[in-house]
Amino acid sequence: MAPSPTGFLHIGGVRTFLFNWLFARGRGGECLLRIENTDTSREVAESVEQIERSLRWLGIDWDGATTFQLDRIERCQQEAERLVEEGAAYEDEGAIRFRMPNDGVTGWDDAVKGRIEFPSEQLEDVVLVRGDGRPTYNFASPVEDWLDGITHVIRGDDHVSNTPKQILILQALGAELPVYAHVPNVFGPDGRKLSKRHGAVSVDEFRAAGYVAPALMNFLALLGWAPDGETTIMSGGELVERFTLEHVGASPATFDYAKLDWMNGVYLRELALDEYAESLLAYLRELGSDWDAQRVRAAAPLVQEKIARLGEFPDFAGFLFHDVEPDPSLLDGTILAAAAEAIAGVESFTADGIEAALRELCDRLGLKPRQAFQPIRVAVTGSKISPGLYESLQLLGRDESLERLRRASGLTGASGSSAR
RNA sequence: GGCCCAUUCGUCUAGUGGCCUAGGACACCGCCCUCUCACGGCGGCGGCACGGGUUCGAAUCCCGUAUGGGCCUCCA
Repeated sequence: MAPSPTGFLHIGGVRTFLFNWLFARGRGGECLLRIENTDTSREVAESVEQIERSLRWLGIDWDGATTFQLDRIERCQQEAERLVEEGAAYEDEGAIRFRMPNDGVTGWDDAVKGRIEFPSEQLEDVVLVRGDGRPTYNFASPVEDWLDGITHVIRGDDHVSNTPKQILILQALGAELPVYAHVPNVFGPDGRKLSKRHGAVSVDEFRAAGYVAPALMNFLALLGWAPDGETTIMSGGELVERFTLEHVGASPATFDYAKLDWMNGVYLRELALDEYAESLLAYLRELGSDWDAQRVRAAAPLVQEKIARLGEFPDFAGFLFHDVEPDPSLLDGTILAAAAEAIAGVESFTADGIEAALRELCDRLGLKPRQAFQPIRVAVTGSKISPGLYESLQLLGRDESLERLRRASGLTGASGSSAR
């Protein structure tokens, strides 16, 4: 991976690394994390930490310590000099260039795209080592592949045209060739490279929006790969077990945020209630929330089936933690006053008891539940959309519920009723 | 401009010459369930880019066209 100056780990790069990981883990191989750095600044060190943290959060690991391209600068220089001595490269204004063949073709059997060949005449004599002694990417990368004993290079297909150069360099070096698999990149809905303006693009952003790691991994794996066309929900273990390069598609995939939301909802609903509650709590804490833990846990069952992202919780259930400002035009003084009376008279203040009281209220007023409940819902939750009303009232408690009902009732004016 | 790659419902895909009057999922629409929303259930809409071949037979093979993408840096 290339370190990004902002420290953000782009989701497209994550997906490519995920394919490497799935492939390696599924065949008992090793998976290395190499940073293709061009400098050794502090920013690089920080962005590497960021990359590692994001990867670990997602559930992706790697073997051994993270390595850096620049660590092999001396070895690269030695190899370049050797190539000059052997006539495979030559000096050019302080730099060292590789001598490309004049005729024939250079090709390989790509594990994703099939046979690819480039006419050698298309290949420029690439710079191996710059005038200042630093190796270029196209030299350092194959040298590292060779030194690390890489058997499979799985990378974005923007590297396709670099591959013949690297193959030729590897051959000149006397190295064995790895298998190359070029996976198509991920696009945004407009067919352009996925970027900020399409929505979240970094792992941190998805995390902050309330997506859970297994869902994100599942979704990413299905972007350009499918085991059979039927199965969609798969755990990391199943992914590892079923992943094959043969089933990676050769054409680019579009990132579908709606499908990610659906999938995240599936994962969220599958969690056991206590797991869900703890995830929700941990998520809110990460956001800097100080909402009462016990109440968050108590609210968990009211929202688990209703929200697809943890990030929806504050808007959806925030009324349980702070006061609300209902829209007066959606209120009805008569109904609210009656509701307050009914609530006040409930013997056991439970969802069931509240339901019974409110249903009785509907009968008395000659209203259907959906008609009578809307003003109540708005008065108590501040919104027309909310968790179940009875459960919400119970959690809020009798006193607070009455307080909100009465205050909202006052908002409707002295005349009392003005339902629209 | 040159070279390389890609092209199945709006999206992710299954499909590797007959099982395809092209299957699944998301999205969308309708109905049911229902205190709102959501979940769930049922149903619907919707696709092999186009044109030539090859073959008894093509979404699947070949050629061309179109469209999209990538690379052409002493960037990675």
